[in-house]
Amino acid sequence: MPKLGMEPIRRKALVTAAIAEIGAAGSLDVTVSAISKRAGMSSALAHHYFGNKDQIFLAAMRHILAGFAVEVHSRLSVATTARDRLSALVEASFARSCFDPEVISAWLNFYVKAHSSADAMRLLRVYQRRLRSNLICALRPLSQHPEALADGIAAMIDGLYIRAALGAPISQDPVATILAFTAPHLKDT
Amino acid sequence: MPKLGMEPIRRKALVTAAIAEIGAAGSLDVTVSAISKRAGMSSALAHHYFGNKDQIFLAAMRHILAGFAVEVHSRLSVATTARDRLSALVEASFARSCFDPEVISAWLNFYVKAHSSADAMRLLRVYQRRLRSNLICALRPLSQHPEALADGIAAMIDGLYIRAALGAPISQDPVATILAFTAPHLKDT
DNA sequence: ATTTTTATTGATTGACGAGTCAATAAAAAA
DNA sequence: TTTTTTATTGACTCGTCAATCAATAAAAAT
Repeated sequence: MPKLGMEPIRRKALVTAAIAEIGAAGSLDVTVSAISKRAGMSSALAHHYFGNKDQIFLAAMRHILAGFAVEVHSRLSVATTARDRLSALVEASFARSCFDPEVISAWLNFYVKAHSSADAMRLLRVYQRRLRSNLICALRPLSQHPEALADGIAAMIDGLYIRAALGAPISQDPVATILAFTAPHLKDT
Repeated sequence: MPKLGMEPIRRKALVTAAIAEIGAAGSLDVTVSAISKRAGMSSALAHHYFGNKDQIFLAAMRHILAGFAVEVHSRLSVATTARDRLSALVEASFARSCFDPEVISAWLNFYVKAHSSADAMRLLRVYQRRLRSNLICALRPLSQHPEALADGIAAMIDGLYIRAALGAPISQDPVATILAFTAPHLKDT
């Protein structure tokens, strides 16, 4: 009873199932069968559409990265001042869709995966470069050394992500933490 | 030709081999055979001394944590002012022995492992609590809100570790980055 | 109407790897 | 000197899992 045009539906189902499964397991040690089962199909079909497990992971990673990009753009588009743009970037990183426990866990695992997968590394570099250049751009009117500031902020974002991933008790809103740390370094104009 | 008293020697060899192997693979996806081979013994012997793979990982993690503790204490013992103690804590995190690529990679992988292993999580919490309380202690004379500052600094340490783990081009000395970020928040006495 | 294309799965293969075990050997204790 | 304890390994078992494949079925194209 095959309906046509299933490919995009199946792909999306597999991607979200993969993220959920990775989140539940807390690692990439997840079987294609488990992912497929959660997505409501046989593992053979998952292989049919994705070829192999790594491609599923990569697609999941792309999905998360794309979700982040959406959060960034939607906030950036309504920001007027440089300070607004900075806030927008930090807030996007901790937006609900990015800061969901499942997503955080998957994100962290992809970070590690990048160590042993050139494809994953490439994807990550794209994200890193984009975030960095966005930060520098927002910081340029606010600082003499936008690069150094941007690197520190990016590190804090990643660091707070890790803590969240570990379920560490978050003392405060991470956004507030980062902005408070950054504030004294900005020109007061 | 068994010489007696091999146990501690074998254990240490396995632990360092495990860290090396994890560093080389960039993941915990490492076989006991590979670890044992690198350590110069059969996999059966590794099982004999450690019981199972997880215990090897845990021991490796403990080894890294202990190495970090040594760096901390050696620096803390010669620090006189509060500012010195703060620098000591940050510098210890990036000491040669802690900032070795192999160690960074292993460290990051243990971080992820903690997600799915209660034992690993316990170890990590010990480290986190210790670092946090050390930081707060050093910051108390320097700030009204030592907790918030400590959390930010801890996050930056982790974040810069991640970037190092990914081999991201490090623009500056991470220690300098953190201290520069922190400086404006400290009492100027 | 038959052929092709798309969707789908159960069953199978093949590899790999953790953990066990029996066997061997040498030191130490009895 | 016999026995026990410690060290050590090669061979084996058992499970798991990624990936393949043959088979089935329905839509679309011819």
